[in-house]
Amino acid sequence: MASLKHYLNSVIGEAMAEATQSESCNANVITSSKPGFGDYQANGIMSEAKRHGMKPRDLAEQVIISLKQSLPSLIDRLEIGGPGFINIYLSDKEIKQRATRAIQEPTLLIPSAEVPIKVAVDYSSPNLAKEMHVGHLRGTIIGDAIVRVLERRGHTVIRQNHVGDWGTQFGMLITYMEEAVGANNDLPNALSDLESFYRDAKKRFDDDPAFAEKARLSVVKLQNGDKDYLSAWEIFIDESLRHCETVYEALDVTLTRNDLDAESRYNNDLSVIIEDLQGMDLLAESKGAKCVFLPEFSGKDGEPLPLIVQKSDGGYLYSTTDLAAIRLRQKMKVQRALYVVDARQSLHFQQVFAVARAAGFSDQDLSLEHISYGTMMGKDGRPFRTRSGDTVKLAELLEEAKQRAYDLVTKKNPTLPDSQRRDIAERVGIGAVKYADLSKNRTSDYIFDWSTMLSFDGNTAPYLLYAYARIKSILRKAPEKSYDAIQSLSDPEERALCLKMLQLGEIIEAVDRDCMPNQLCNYLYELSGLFMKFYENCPILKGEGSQTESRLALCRLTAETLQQGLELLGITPLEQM
RNA sequence: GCGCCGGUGGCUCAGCUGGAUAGAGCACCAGACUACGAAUCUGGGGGUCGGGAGUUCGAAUCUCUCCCGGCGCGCCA
Repeated sequence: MASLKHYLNSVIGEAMAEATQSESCNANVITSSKPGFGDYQANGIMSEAKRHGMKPRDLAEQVIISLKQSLPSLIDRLEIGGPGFINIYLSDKEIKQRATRAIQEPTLLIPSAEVPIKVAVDYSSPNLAKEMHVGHLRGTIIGDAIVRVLERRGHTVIRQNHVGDWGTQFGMLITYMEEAVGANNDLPNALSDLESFYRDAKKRFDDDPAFAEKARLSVVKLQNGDKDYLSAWEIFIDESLRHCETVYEALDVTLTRNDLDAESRYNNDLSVIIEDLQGMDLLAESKGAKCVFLPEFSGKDGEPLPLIVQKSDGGYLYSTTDLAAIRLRQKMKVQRALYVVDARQSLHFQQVFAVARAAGFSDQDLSLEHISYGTMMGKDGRPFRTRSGDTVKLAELLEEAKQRAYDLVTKKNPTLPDSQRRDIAERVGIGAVKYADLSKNRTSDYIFDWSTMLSFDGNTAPYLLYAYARIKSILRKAPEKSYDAIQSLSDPEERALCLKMLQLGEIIEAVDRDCMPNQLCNYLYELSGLFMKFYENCPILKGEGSQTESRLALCRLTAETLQQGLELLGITPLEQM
């Protein structure tokens, strides 16, 4: 079952093509801007009429006449509005049928992609030398939501957690680890606070030249594959990954060890990349470093801007690894490579993508997309930090979310058993943090504010979760029956709610295309609002026989739609709260 | 200097490929519970969509220009 919008676009587009005697026309169908303008409106008449030298209203009229000859059962009637809009009114009967089918087969709510493809999504990507902090929150959450949507659409998705596990700092850490652990041999404890471990190591490195020298040597040994150093490194990485996994689990993020695409994986490819660039005559030496200069990039004072791929000391860079990674995607026949990374790196990705193209590491069949996002700010509008100005650890932020939610739940529902309140608080707290982030347009910076995200009013996780819990409460009270048919849409609230649910699919199509999860959030918020209105205006359990059954079916479908939507965002709804 | 992102009611944000009187929530004012869960709902006031010019039948949306803010721009990742 194609989405309503998709279907209407093709039906009306074809009628327009016939009327204008052209190959194809864009009907440009959108959901109507006002209730008085029908359920959907076709905006394409005006521009296509102009293109074919017709009067818009004449074209609209012809299109309607031609459609009426075999009117699709979905459409009840068509009207011309304003300068030449076609307002589309859908048939109640068809809405009921489609909704009923969706209740019986919930997967129908979201149509699969017509052409499934192979997509690689790079997201989260923490640096394993340190602990995850708030800077990793957005990418991790947004990336995970995108991945869930793409998979649900039937694409083959390869998650890629491009963790930083290689480079000079690991020499320092391993050297320090040997020292620190040598004494008491209690590694997990020594690494329990990665942040202070890193700080202490850095201090040793800065203060003691002998230590620094040893650290530098260990990097070389590591890169040459020295067994002892390698196993020490593995132990450190393993421990650090465990930290990440704790956070992923708390966040309910789908990343696992199987999704690692670590920097170290490309260690042996880096020199090859340089050789290849050299072979293609793309490499230039500038101030001792090996660079690629492309004419479309210029820096300060209009000077050519290089992408440095090898430092003057022979070391490789992030850019080198990225090029190697792109080349691997190409070999894996990935068709879309998404990089869910902070917006500040947009120039970096522009350059890397351009060089990859120029060098033939990627061809036109591989779409390279930087899915950028803005910075998380505090209430003062400056980057989010602790009062003392430190970066906030992600684990601590999530603990605070749970605690705040717990206080709230306790206030609202003091009689619930404590264990249940804890459980609810965890879902609400984490859900609130995730939803606050996902519901904003990812491209702009956003202000992290506890009171807004934990509010029960407005476009927040608690509001959606409450709507879901409310429905579940009704369904628990209803006599046990299946309730799988929508029989009546006589009240406008019923109809509006029902139609809205049939539109989940077209929203998911858009998220697949644009990677903007906030569109799904907006949709779910509107859906919940429509449910609340329906709930206030239409008695469900108190109604009469068949009406009650139909309304309970509507409730079931609403719960199903909300659940599917929330789960795609990585939020699991609660039966009770 | 060049480039990227942003500037929408007091605050936080929507506004999908340009479309018909710019939408929410908070805050403010006024209402609705002996309850299908009020963690909700109903109504009200409040906006030169940063300024200007242009393209168009039609611009918050596209183009140009200026102003303001954030970020990036050679050996960090």
